[in-house]
Amino acid sequence: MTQPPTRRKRSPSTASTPAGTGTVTLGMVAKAAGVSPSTVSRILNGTATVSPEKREAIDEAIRTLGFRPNPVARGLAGGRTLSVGVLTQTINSPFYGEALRGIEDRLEVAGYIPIFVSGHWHEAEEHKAMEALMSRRVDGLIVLAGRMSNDALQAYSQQVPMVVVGRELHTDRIFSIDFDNFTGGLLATQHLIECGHRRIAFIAGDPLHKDALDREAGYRAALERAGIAFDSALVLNGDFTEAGGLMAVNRLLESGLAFSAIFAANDQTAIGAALGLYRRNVRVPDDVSLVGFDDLAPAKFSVPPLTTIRQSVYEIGSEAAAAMLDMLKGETPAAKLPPPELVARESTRRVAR
Amino acid sequence: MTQPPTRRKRSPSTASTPAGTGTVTLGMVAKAAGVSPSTVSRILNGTATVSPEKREAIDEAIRTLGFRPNPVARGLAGGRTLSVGVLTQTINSPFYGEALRGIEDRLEVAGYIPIFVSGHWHEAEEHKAMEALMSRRVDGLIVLAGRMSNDALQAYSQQVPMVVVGRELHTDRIFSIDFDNFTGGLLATQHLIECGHRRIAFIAGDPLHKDALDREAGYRAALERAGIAFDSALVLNGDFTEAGGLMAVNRLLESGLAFSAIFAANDQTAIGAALGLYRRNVRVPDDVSLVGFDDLAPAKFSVPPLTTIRQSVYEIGSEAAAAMLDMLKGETPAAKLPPPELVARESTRRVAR
DNA sequence: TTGTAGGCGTTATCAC
DNA sequence: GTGATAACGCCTACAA
Repeated sequence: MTQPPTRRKRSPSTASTPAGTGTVTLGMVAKAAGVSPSTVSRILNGTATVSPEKREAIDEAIRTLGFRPNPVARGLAGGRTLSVGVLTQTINSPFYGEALRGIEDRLEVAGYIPIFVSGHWHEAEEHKAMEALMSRRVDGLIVLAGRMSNDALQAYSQQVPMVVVGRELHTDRIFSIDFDNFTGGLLATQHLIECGHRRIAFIAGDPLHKDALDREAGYRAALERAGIAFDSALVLNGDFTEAGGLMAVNRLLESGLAFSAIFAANDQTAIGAALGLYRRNVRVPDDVSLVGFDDLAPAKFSVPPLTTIRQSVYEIGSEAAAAMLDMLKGETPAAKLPPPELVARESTRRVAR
Repeated sequence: MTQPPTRRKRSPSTASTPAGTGTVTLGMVAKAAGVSPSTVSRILNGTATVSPEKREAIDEAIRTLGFRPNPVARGLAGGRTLSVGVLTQTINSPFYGEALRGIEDRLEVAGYIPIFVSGHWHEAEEHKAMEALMSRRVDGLIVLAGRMSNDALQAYSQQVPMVVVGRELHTDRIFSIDFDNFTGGLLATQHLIECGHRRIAFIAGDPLHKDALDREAGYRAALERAGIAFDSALVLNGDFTEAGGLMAVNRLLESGLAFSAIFAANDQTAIGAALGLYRRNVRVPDDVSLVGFDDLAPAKFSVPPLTTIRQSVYEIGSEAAAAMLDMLKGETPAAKLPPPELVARESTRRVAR
């Protein structure tokens, strides 16, 4: 059924025989255009100026032969592979998946290809993944959060340009993309306060994750500005997962504490919390208002649709990729993310004071 | 802030100078072990048997030098890149994302790396993506559904081994992984019938997708076996998305037709349908029972948790990868998927007849 | 069993 | 501006 994997056999003849298989090489283009391979390479990379006539002839040859440069050979010869490594945590995470799409789209138009590897929030795995990327000679690295130490990241950044997302790490070799999680947390909480809520619980995210901390800071700031006393008993541990949200809400309910609203550190947590409330016959939003964070796809179709903070995860990805492309060109990157924004849906409701 | 992307400079000296940068080459290993480069290559690839002493010396040299073969050079020289291309549709799809994880995990242990590209259900994009993969010299191709014609796929399969998922396409160069969607559709519908439902609506999936058709066939077969007349008015168009499910349910409700249960062609559709029902104050499962298909992560945490058909999407991915590895070894692949299984949660309920 | 000598397709260096 | 020529790091006939 199958055949051995060899597919291109070594031909003993000279390199640039146009008669060969389907592979069109740069050398063949050169021969067809009547120039040297170097000249072809030059126009391909814009390394030097070439005379209009030759340029014309080469363009034509490329077109008629259907030549496509071989990235593998390029990688060997020039040290550039036109690929950038992306260290993500779970390839199928609703959050990071969205960012990956942004990265992919943005890199593609520049002719770069992303190589995704997963760390699964596990330091050893992240190292393995990074090694795989480095041995693949990626031209750059985009790191989405993770557990690896800053020192380790900086070490890698000595070898290739690096963009990091969701971590506190700025150096002259590392460009950092930051979303304004603090303001997001502030907006979410303020929305609940404006709705008349005063007893607002918060289900935190992964405490090792900077985003989670910033969101919590926003929550506390909003309470303070409204003159509402902070009650640490209303802050529950979470881990950015649905299961974590569900368990947190169970603990909250069992505590017997009064509360009329919950701000969850991300949508997944909120969705888990919604299920927990449903199970105990607490209605959303009639009995308890609920706010999430991220505005991922599921938020729009949850029952009820979730009020949340929109942060354009897709754009975070595409901006990270854009920054990487800038660095690759030797330019100083500059990312501009849209500010966080409240999306009011049906999981929150105004209450009488 | 940034530096130009060049990082490995061409040294005018001979290739194998151990004094150079951090890059350890095969040649350096050879020199250190006192053998020729070919011998090192041989033990690396198991191409031939070498004397135990040399083997020992080489292993040692590899270890002390920390040598890691360069996949790029390997790709150029040997035609193998130790990478397999994966044509998916959307990198962040909850369904395919799960499969990607299976692929990634399975390939990793074999030293292969997946390169994911997205086609977005768009034939032209799929072709572009395929070209990108081919120019990258991937050793194999895993295709997850898509719009590209079978002929086009077969053409690619002439160049590299191929595994396809979710399509009707078997040739001697293509290995096809199939999940038993028919039985899944049957089980879902039979569950509703056993609960006492007789007016069961079906929200179909993408009609261009084989899985969708098989599931519908299962639905019809179950009705027939139970002696329930098929009513085409109870079959709604859908497209495997939440929005599609929502719109379908709206049409169903507006039609005024009697029904007490809905079988949706996938979980996403079911979740959209659940929202549509909620919006019109139709309660699940009290007024209408609802069944999905796939048992993706969101199903477990929807409100109410969704009764669905479990198909292990992760395993579909890992089996596809395993099959690819078999083909790469020149062996005949054999995939064994677990059978579909009903997962009864809280969105279905028994009714009085 | 082991070494030698190309060659993979492209880029970079250095003369012209 | 343009063309030889030598790498890049590895693999694989071929010879020994």
